[in-house]
Amino acid sequence: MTMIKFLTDGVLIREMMEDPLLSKYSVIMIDEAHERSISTDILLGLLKKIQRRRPELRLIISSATIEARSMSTFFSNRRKNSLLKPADGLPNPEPAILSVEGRGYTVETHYLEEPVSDYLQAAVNTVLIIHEKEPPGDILVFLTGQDDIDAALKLLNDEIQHLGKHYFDLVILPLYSGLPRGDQDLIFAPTSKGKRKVVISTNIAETSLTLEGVVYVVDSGFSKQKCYNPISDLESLVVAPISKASARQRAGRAGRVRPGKCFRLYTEEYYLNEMQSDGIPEMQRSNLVSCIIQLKALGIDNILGFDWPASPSPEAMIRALEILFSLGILDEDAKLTVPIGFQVAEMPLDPMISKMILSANDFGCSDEILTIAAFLSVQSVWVSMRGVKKEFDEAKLRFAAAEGDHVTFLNIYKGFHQSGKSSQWCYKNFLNHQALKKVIEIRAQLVRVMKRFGIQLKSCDRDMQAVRKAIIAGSFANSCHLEEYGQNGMYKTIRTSQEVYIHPSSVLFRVNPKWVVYQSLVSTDKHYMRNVIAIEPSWLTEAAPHFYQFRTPNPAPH
DNA sequence: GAGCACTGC
Repeated sequence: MTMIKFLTDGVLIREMMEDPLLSKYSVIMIDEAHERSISTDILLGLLKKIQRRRPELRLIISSATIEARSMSTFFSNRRKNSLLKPADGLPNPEPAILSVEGRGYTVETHYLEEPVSDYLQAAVNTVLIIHEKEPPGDILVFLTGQDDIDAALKLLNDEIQHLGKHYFDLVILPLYSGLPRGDQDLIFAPTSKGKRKVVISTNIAETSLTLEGVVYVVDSGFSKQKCYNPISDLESLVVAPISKASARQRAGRAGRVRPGKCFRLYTEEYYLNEMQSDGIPEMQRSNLVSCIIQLKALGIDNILGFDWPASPSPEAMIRALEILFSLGILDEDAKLTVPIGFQVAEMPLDPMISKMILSANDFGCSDEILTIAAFLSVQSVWVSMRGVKKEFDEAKLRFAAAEGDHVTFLNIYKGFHQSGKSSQWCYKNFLNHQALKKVIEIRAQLVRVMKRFGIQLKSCDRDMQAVRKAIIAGSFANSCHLEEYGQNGMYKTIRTSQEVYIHPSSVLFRVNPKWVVYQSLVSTDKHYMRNVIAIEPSWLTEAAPHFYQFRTPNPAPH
């Protein structure tokens, strides 16, 4: 009997840790390979390796037309390094390119005659023209982020007030992942007769969400993209031009129910001659810590020599190796350590968080740390409400701990349990019920992982110093010192003297303790530390003497 | 005074 299994590429990579040749599968199909996510790229590299040992394994790589040629090239040079010759009964090792017609309707593309400098205003104007000139059908507008979307919403509403009655038929809705669940659901609600829905969205509507009823797409030509600098080890989000592949994907969103139209807010000349055909693979825009640990767990020792579909820079690989070494996950020979390294590789979390969990028992607080790790794995437990800022801040203060965000999570968790996991209680406290239920779920899964490792759960009761020390065991590299004579709470990282600030969502925002450790950085207009705790500097040298003792101290401010 | 989008147990 043939079984068909549907899973994500990340899960398949995890299965390879048990069964490196994936011997129970005879055909593997990778969908959406053109999206070039990190796990897709790792998987492609691994499958190419497997094929050398298993020439009978059939691979089907499904990708947008634009990427098919490079995929084919990646898989066809495998014969150079292989002694295998095509044998009878085995598939031809040369990849074939098959073309499968999509189900979409045709989409007519329109370009601007002249480039514009203000794509927000251009988007708003385009929406109004579509509503005036085109037959019924919803409009989907692609912008870059929440700020853009809110600004466009306001512009559009102002224009409508001016233009009058005919334009009141427009139902304008924002869409981005940070939007509360209820507001997101509005997008899917059917519009009443005679109304036209206008959804102003981030990239979420490009691949993650599908909106039925869209006939017109307005494409700004931009999106926010992750970008990584291995020298400073900083990941940031920047507004950048999209690729042709992305532009085509966006246009395709107009042709799902009937022939549609796509209005690109750039010129045809720009599309043909200047736009990159593909985006930069995520692999080349990211911190590689998790990626490298997975390859190590699969027994791939020569990371620098691995045959990637798109090789990351040596600097990025070396940086990741350094971090893993400092955490005690890799040894001097860049092999996984026993047991920490192998255990961390098995945990589906950021290695710094995994390390924190595994160290927690030394401080007798694994119970608390598992809760914290679960909180760190969900987007945000707060319901953001821009309108009722004051009440929101007060709600937050009820849980805020002087130590910082991690300890605040423990307070929220306790309160949620005491309320009987009540959604009413969440509502009153501006907490996201869905997110908190997810926290409980993730925590239970982490408890099972710990059991498998034979690690007992221990609670430290009220000893928050123990909790903070366990956090440092994972995040010691993320330590920062407040610049005393600077203004507005500027910190500098100890490792690289980077200028950073506490994120306004942190309970330590404007509290500005002298020494802090952060969980992650988000870089937009500034580098913001998210999930921050206050520490004593001596705890750093205590936790990681190998990391701190030979480093030059932070230059004294003058 | 701020959050492109995903995934894993």
